[in-house]
Amino acid sequence: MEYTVQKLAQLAGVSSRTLRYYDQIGILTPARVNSSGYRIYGQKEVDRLQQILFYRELGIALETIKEIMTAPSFDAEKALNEHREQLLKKRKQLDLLITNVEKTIASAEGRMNMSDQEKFEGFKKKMIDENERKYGKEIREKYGEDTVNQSNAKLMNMSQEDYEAVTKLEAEVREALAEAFATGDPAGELAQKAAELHKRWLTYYWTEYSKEAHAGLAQMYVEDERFTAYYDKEQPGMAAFLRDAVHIYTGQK
Amino acid sequence: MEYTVQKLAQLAGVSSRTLRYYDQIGILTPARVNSSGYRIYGQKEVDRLQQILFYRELGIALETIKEIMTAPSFDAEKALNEHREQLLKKRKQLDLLITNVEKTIASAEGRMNMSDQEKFEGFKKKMIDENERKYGKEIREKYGEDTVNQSNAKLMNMSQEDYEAVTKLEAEVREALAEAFATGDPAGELAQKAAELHKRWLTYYWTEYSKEAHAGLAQMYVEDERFTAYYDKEQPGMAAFLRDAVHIYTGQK
DNA sequence: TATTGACCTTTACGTTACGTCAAGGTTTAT
DNA sequence: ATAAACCTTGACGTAACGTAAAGGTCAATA
Repeated sequence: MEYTVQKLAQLAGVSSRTLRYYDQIGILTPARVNSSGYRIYGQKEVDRLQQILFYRELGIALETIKEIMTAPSFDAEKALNEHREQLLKKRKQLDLLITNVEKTIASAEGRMNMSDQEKFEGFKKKMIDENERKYGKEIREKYGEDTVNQSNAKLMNMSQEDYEAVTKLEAEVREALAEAFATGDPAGELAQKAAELHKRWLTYYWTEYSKEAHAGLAQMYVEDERFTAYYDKEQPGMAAFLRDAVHIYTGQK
Repeated sequence: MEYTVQKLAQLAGVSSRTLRYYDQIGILTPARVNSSGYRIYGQKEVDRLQQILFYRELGIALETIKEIMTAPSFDAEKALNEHREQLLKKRKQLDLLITNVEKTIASAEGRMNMSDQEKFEGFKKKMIDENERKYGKEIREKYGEDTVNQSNAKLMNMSQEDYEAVTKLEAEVREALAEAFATGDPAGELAQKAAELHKRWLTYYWTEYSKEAHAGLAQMYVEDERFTAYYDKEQPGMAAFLRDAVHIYTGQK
């Protein structure tokens, strides 16, 4: 079956302008152009457009889609399976939002209380996801190996006094964190105090402190299972809670 | 709890630029501005931002959101219930897309066949939904009452001959439609023939024919249950099928 | 106390993915 | 043959920010 711009647009539920734009940026060129300059699309283009729309639905920029699809390693079938997974993820996220709105209704009716944190559950998830994809590896490379090594180096040179102080601080962090965790609010006073203690503890290990690095490390606590295991030992979710508290404390994205 | 731009942005998962922009367009102004010009947000603003994000999630333009929320008739609780419904709709639509991708995988593996129509199931739905919200009423007003009245007037003046011809055409339309419906492809030859017959039948009733009006009427077949009942009598889904066929035939959105 | 670094401000230009004319050629139907 | 409904290529407009520049503010540190 062959389609003109408008027919294909109608079929796919997009505008003809969109198809012309896609031709312009070279992401979807017609099978051929007839003698009077009309764009004619064939079966291959129909399938390609479908693929493009799947990617678009997931919020991926057209430029990126183009790169993905023109890469020699592109595997259409594999892509479809990824689409499926991403769509399922998206549905989970939507479910979070629905839970959120239901909680908000209940809270408006006075049937329950909601922290400010909870009010944005489901919105945020998306951003964190993107951040993880974008920066996850980078953060690890930047703040992971390097600072861990530095930490060790510094630890070697610590005096007995320092060592005792740092051990005591560590206990205080854990204690404050457990107390804060019970409140459930990483923006609360207790959690912010825990974040501050965590910072003071950190400065014993780091040669220099920056909010950015602090936030990066907190993110790593959730991403790297060795850290997660350490913090979640007593209470599952503690690592994530600490990360949230630190991110608010540092005000860092 | 009071928040500076960055803190609120962090809380809600948006950028500080976004908050400044929202202030600029007057959709979310801070509770107050401190002595050095810093924006300070309070509880009311947190809740308002949450509402805005719900609307935004549903793809509504900020300008429209602003109009909705500043209208004197705005009822926050009612809005939340609508959000819930819209989000549930969105989930249904997502399920359609997931079904689509699964079908596509199956078809790529040769386990089943898919029509071009089916390949865009779930993408299109969104547009139709928007069209309905935007133009549904307008179409009904434009092509509904008016053309129905005109039709009646013309019918009154029909000759016996014309009447017989139109009755025969009506039977042909139904026959062609039933045949086409069995193929399941509204873009196919049979369906397009049915659409053409439908047009010829229409011209007996209408003083003037236009593709736009034809497409509008077809849309009404699905929206107005009196029409839907008539066409779906023999086969449920027939009205929608006819609409699709006519929309492709007329190439109209 | 001075400095530094992370905040905050406004101004302003850039970007993405199209929507929307405008001006003109082509195809189809009456 | 004339009109209606296609198609084409510009080209400018728009929404919702991102991003960079230039400069004040504030808390912590040397």
